[in-house]
Amino acid sequence: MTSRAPRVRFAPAPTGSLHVGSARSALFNWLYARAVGGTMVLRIEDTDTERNKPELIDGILRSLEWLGIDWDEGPIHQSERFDLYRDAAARLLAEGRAYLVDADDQEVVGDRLTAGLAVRYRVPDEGAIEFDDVIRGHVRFENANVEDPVIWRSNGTPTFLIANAVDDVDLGITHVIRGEDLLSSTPKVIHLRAALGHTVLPVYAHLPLLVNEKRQKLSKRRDDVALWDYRDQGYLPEAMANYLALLGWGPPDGVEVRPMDEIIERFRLEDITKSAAFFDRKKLDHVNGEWIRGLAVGDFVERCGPVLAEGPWPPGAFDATAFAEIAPLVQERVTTLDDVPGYVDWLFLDQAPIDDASWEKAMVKGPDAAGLLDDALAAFADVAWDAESLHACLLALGEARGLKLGKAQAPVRVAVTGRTVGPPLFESLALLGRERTLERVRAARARL
RNA sequence: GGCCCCAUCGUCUAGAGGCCUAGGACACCACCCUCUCAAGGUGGAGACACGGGUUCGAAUCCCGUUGGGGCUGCCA
Repeated sequence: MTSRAPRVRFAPAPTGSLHVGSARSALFNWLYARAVGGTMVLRIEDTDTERNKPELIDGILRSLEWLGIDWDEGPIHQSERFDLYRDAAARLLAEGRAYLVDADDQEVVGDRLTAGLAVRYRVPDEGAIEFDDVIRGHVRFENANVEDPVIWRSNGTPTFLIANAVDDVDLGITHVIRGEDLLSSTPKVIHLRAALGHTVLPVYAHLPLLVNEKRQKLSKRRDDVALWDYRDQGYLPEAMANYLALLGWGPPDGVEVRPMDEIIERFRLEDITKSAAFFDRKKLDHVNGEWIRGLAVGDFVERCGPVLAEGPWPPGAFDATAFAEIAPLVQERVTTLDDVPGYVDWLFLDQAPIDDASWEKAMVKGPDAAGLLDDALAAFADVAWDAESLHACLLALGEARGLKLGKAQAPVRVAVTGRTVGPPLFESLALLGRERTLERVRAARARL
């Protein structure tokens, strides 16, 4: 083992909240580092002082933590390292490898950084840059096709290109794992590294892009890209990370939904796919549902805390004990945490909510709603109040009218819970209690 | 337009010349289970973009075409 210990870096720019595509890049860097015992460096690319929003950095860090991604070094802020980039840019300029340009992009004579003037690195006319990308294979850019990159802005700040070239070397980065959208900037950075005296290249791995249904790169403008939004919509961090890992990579044994440590064990950079991957909400839902069902009940209850805290019931109406009892039945039915309140709201509301479509279906179009409710009212008055007895009771009421239980339970379900869909009815009634149940059945009967 | 990247079911992918009458997963359809809805079970439909090569043999290698995407900013 004479090779360098791998060092990777995730380098977000603080211009917005963490983007799912960026989160995926971070995840792949992290997976690689953890898989090979390497070092994960977090670097904040805040070279553009005009667009950079420092207040967003904390959110980005917390997003990574939420996903379960940690880092060994950093965050290193490029905004605190301008001296390094300034020295590099000044040196290239002094050596004649870069030149000054004015606001109209016209070359200006001079060999030192000058206020109000930007600096472009002069890419040679001849030759080409070639490198082997772990994912793409051999890539070659003719110098004639590479434009002279701006490395220093006229406002006295560096661009990411020079910062990249300097920092990747300075931080000893051995593997550059990032989105394919950065592929065409790679030859520029390689030129800069070489001009600064560093000819040994890091291993490059350009990840396939995440795209929308029209197969365009996921964009802040038109797509749901904020990682935070997924958290707010009730996706579990484990499910999100698990799903993200599946975009551009797949475990050799085909088992897709699994703990991250198992993914780390199987992750190999060279197994990453080349083509863009569609961010499929449907599959995310499936993965999330699997993760939710796999939670220990107590854990599930705990994670429901936030959505339950703002449920559609009066403040103080929430009953943690009652919820804990019905939680197992809810857990196996929801796909996101956000679905939970809709399954239990009737338990905490004073009266049954009324879902018009459900009412129409069970009370208007369904058979014998009035008769069934009357029968239930009478029978519920003194039936033993437990799920089993209630089940037998309603089954008998239905049979008396020639109805199967499926039909017979519908009016009661809607009367009590407001909807045709919900947790198992008899357990629900048992939990609600005789008085509240009778009250709701009476109210529904009166409303018919 | 120029440069670069990509191309297996609708989607995510397996496949690294014969194991492929192309496998799995999501979604979809049917059936089973069933107090609703889910979950679960069983089955089904569904793809190697096209054209040339190379080879005894190609989804797999090469070339071209077509299609899609990225970049083309004193953003990253």
